[in-house]
Amino acid sequence: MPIHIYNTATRKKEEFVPADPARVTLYVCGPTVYSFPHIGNARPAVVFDVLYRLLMQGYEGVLYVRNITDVDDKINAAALGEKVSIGEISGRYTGAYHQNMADLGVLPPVIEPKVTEHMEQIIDMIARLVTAGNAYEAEGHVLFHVPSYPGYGALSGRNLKELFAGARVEVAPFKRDDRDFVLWKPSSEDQPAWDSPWGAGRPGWHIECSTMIEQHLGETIDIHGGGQDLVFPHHENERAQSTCLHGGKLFSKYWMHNGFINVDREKMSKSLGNVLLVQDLLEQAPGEAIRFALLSTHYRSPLDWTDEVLSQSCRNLDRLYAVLQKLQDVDVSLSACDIPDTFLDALKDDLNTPAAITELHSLAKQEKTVSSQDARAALKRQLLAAGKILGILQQDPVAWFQGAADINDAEIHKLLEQRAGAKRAKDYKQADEIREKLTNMGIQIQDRSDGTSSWRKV
RNA sequence: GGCUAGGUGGCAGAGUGGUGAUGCAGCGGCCUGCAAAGCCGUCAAUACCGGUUCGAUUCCGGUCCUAGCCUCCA
Repeated sequence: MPIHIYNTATRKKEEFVPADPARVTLYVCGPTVYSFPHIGNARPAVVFDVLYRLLMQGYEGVLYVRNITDVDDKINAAALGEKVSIGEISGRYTGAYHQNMADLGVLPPVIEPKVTEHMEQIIDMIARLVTAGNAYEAEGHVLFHVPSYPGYGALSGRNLKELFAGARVEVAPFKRDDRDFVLWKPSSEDQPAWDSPWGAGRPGWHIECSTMIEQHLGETIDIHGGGQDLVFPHHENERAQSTCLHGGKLFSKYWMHNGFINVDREKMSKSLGNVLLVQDLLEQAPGEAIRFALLSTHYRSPLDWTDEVLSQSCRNLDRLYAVLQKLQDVDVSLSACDIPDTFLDALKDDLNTPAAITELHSLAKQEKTVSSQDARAALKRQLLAAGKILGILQQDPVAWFQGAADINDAEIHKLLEQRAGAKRAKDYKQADEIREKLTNMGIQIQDRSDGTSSWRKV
């Protein structure tokens, strides 16, 4: 079964056919590094990470580029506020992003370009747009002239008239058209600046992505991804710039956009004070559970984040890891053909991760009925191979339940032994006291029928 | 106001023109010294109103509701 993906540009599910199967190109808009990553930053990273893993399953070469926007007025504001350089701000939050994404099991992209490393090419691209007649200089700014591109609005489903009528913002007087947007803007003394033919300044937001895509992936790419809010104006503008420069050549074959995350039914925003940082959620639950929660809803649907969603994800993973623990006696080595077709088909259907998770549960259920060692090994291979595509279930089940390198290990075992002794002596009062004590330590005892016990953290 | 997406059991969440998955929670049972875990069983939903159809949750129209974008927010 071929991969089908929903293309924002056509509003339809389409069969995915890459331009070159040996070199599939995927570009996803990465973070602007001006603060710690929140759960909304994590969603596209995780969603497109699964897409990346799925593509690697079917194609030899997948060139995945996710940028870091390290030039932005929000970074400038943060730097001014702290009286440090913009490099210090962007460096700090790039590091936090890398750390958090690793905690969520997100693979690094093949290339992670930064705006500051592409200033020369950005300036060159703007100059080419001016030469081509699609952009003009005005009072130290360079602006893209929207009416110069008749296809403008096609991606986001807006026509030029509507945009004109809908203009509610005060328009800079030097704009030839209300909809024209900035490619380059002049910097004041306290703002970072690069030399350009139009004076010292800095690039606008949209041109950065166009430049990095051209530089690293070429004129036409297979898939362009990002959050739903980026459709307009960011991606519309990228598309206008790149298409104009490349003689009308298709910019991206497919556009994919993930939905937003709400927090307790409300939009997550700084003004509401309900922004959930990834680092704070990691205090609440393992990264794998956060990842699972992000994948438990289809990527295009809005996701309402609550404590309940997170704890249900933990319990789902508990269940799956419990099955893997039962299969611990069989050794397996994985190969791609171990991924069950039903599971793969779910993902190939526009990344239907909830349906894929259902297949995982269905596999887990089979553990109760298979008996031969061969069948158990096959089942374990299927579970692990499928889990790997979703980026879950890859750790040792014991590590999942008990946490890594527990310093209290010796004490726990001592208490367990004392309790076992008390049970043998039928001193249930003492046995229950010890169990109570362990419970208070966050340890849950699981008795086996043979009189021994295991434990897990709760 | 314009554009877009969506409204499925207590919660989460797929799918489908022909008796509505899956997980969590609940309930009953087995197991247990008692629990927990596990196992077996079980309750429970397609916003509303029309239309097309032998048949609609699914397709079409309307109503109501929700979310997003139109403001350099993932």
